[in-house]
Amino acid sequence: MPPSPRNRSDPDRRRADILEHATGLIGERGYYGFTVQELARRCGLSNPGLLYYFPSKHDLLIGVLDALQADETAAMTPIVEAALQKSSDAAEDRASVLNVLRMIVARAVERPLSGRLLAALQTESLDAGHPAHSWWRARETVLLNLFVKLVDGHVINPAASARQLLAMMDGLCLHWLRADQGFDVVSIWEDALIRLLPELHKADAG
Amino acid sequence: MPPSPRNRSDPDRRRADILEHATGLIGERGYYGFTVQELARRCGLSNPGLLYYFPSKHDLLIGVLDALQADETAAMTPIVEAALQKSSDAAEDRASVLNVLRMIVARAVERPLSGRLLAALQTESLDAGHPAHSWWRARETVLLNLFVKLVDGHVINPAASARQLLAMMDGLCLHWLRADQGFDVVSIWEDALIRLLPELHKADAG
Amino acid sequence: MPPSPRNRSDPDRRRADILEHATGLIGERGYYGFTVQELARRCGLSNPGLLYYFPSKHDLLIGVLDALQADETAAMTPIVEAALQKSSDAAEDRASVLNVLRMIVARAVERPLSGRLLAALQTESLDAGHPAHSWWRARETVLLNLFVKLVDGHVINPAASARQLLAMMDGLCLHWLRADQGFDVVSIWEDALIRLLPELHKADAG
Amino acid sequence: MPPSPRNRSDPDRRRADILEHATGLIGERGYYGFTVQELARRCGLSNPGLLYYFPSKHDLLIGVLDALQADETAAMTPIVEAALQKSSDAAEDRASVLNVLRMIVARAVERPLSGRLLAALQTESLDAGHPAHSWWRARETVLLNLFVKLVDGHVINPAASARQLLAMMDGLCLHWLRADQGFDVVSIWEDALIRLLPELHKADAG
DNA sequence: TATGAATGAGCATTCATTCAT
DNA sequence: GATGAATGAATGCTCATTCAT
Repeated sequence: MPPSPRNRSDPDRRRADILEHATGLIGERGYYGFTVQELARRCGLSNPGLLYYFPSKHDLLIGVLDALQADETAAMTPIVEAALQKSSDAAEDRASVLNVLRMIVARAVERPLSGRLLAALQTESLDAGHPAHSWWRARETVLLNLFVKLVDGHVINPAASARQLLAMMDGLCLHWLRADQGFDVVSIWEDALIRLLPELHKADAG
Repeated sequence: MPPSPRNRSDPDRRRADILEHATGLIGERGYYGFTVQELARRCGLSNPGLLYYFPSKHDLLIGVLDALQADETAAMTPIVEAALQKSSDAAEDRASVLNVLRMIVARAVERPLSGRLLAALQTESLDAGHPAHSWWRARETVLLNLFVKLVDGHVINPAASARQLLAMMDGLCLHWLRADQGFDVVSIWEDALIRLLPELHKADAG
Repeated sequence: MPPSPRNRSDPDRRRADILEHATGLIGERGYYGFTVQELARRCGLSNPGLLYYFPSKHDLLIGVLDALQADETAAMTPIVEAALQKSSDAAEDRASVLNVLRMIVARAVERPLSGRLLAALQTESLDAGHPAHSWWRARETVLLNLFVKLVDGHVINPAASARQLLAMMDGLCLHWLRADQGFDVVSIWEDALIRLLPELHKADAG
Repeated sequence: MPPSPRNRSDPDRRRADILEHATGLIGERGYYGFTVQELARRCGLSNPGLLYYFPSKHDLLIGVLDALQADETAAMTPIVEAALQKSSDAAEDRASVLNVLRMIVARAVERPLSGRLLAALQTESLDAGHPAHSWWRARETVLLNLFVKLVDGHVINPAASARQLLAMMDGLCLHWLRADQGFDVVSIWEDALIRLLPELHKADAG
């Protein structure tokens, strides 16, 4: 039999390709449920060909999480900083806070693969022995603190509101994925924002 | 030599014991992540001793889900039926609806094992190939329909409110689990209910 | 295809059988060079069927070494103790010492499998990272001390004589194995004993 | 981006460097236990960079053995020939024979790397399937014949004496390596020579 | 000369399951 | 009811080697 043709490709492209497929596959099956072999197959690579880029299953997970985080940071940092900087215009402040909250969900909708990955790991990593456990705890702390800061000064109980926002956001994304993206998350989220943060909306008159 | 002490015990008790441990273990690791062997160990049974009761890993999952559903149905049916039967007293109607919503979360808090299991499978079963996939879709449909019926007549957009309630509920339970049960879900949920369903609360005066 | 017939056999027999084949195979290829699969094949077992008895390759090695040591201890202890107990008859003392030295080689000749295993591990385990490294150091210390005690009182420099005896013994066994057992080790060893320990031989007149 | 610093160096130097590291590594782990990758790492070369010089693992072994033999031949030939040429002076003859025997061990002590390699392969290559098997048989024949010729005319049973010398030599070197070079092999060997070849020593007076 | 990228074969080990008792 | 013994299939990973540059 002829040795399978060597799929040489640009290393950067290959790495990115692997990360994308890994995101999809881990999103589908979770970390425990996916196999390196299946990922290699999807990437059109042999098993060791894949492990050349990420030496172990664990490293693959870390690679995916790092890429996701880098991406998120790059996209969100500017608008988050804008929202945290109190201006002299109260209405503008409120708008920029809502902007961040809307953007997070909008991004999740535009990137269903990442959303799916986050959903999958969110529960799988509840267990202390899971390789993404600490990554998730850190992420949650950061997000919760961010939400607290965002709504602080606008609502009576920032901690409670932050939790509710985070819970609603995660829950909606989850249902949206399970419903095969069969409803309009964005508008339901907008509506939820009005109900959960009325103080930030009646503002137009302020 | 004494033949290893065969742990003979009442079959029904054994079955219940297995289901309980299975609930815990699948909750910790998910369906893909747990092993029959580990479950057998926790039950103090040999590997085939366990499979005598549930002939396969898949059957174990079904057994757990069926038990959970039976339990849930038994507990919720009466108060759900009470809430769905419109009485002549509007305030009472509203109270009974809120009662159902509060009870669902209260039950989850009292049964962290089941809550954990539901959380774990909720995302793992997003994939169409997962053995609990259709079970979850069915469950979601039922719950969503129930919520719609519950709030119908009280709010402007029952479908949207139902989704928000479901999302908030699932999201809060999830965060509560990840936070090692480190905040008061019940009160946050109560507070969320006030915000998401103001129509059902201002009612006392109505 | 029909599932291969299950080779059920008496567990004790099986264990002994595995140990014997393992001794042979590790003797042939060394610890690094042998594979669990090949051993399973030789035992007429599937791969996991073998690992049922010894859960890992490392455990196999330990099992083999323990068995070998137990066997050796059982066989040598009586004559060693006899040799170490000084009697009133000097000639008898000398004879019992020589008896031990002859017996060790005689046993190696009768058990070429064990001899081969010892030879293989002797050098392979020189490396500090080898799983039998410490086992061998312990063995060497014990043997050297034994030899020192055996010849003490009979020769001028017991430490040097002990080393020479040990070296000659190991070297002869090694060459005998490499020569496909093509010369008479026993008689060469007897002859070497006369040269290395003349004090113990001229004794007849003593 | 700068193309990774290609470690270009003088090919002969490189070859020698590889052989030295290979000697060390094979000595540590044996042929089965060492990996081409680890050797490449120690040489500061990429995996294929190493295989450029020795196209396969097997070729590496052969290269090492050939180098070792060439070295040995170059060093020993003169004194061996001197020892084999019977002169008119018997005492001188005896001295030159002892000189060879002393020199062999002295060389091993000065070159612990080669000594270790020889020790490692000595037992590993007992197996007929080992790539150095026939090399070792040849070496043994040559050495044994040499020893026989050396002691012929001086001792009663040259074949037996030759075997004993060879065994003692190999055994002492082995123990010396295992004892972390913690005793004086040379003097123990000298002492052994006196015991094994008294005829060659009392000679001074002869 | 030397490398980065890739591969087929094989490794120890684990898994869900089955058989015989 | 429950077990010890055994299995086929798969898993993550490593190995020596090769290709293209």
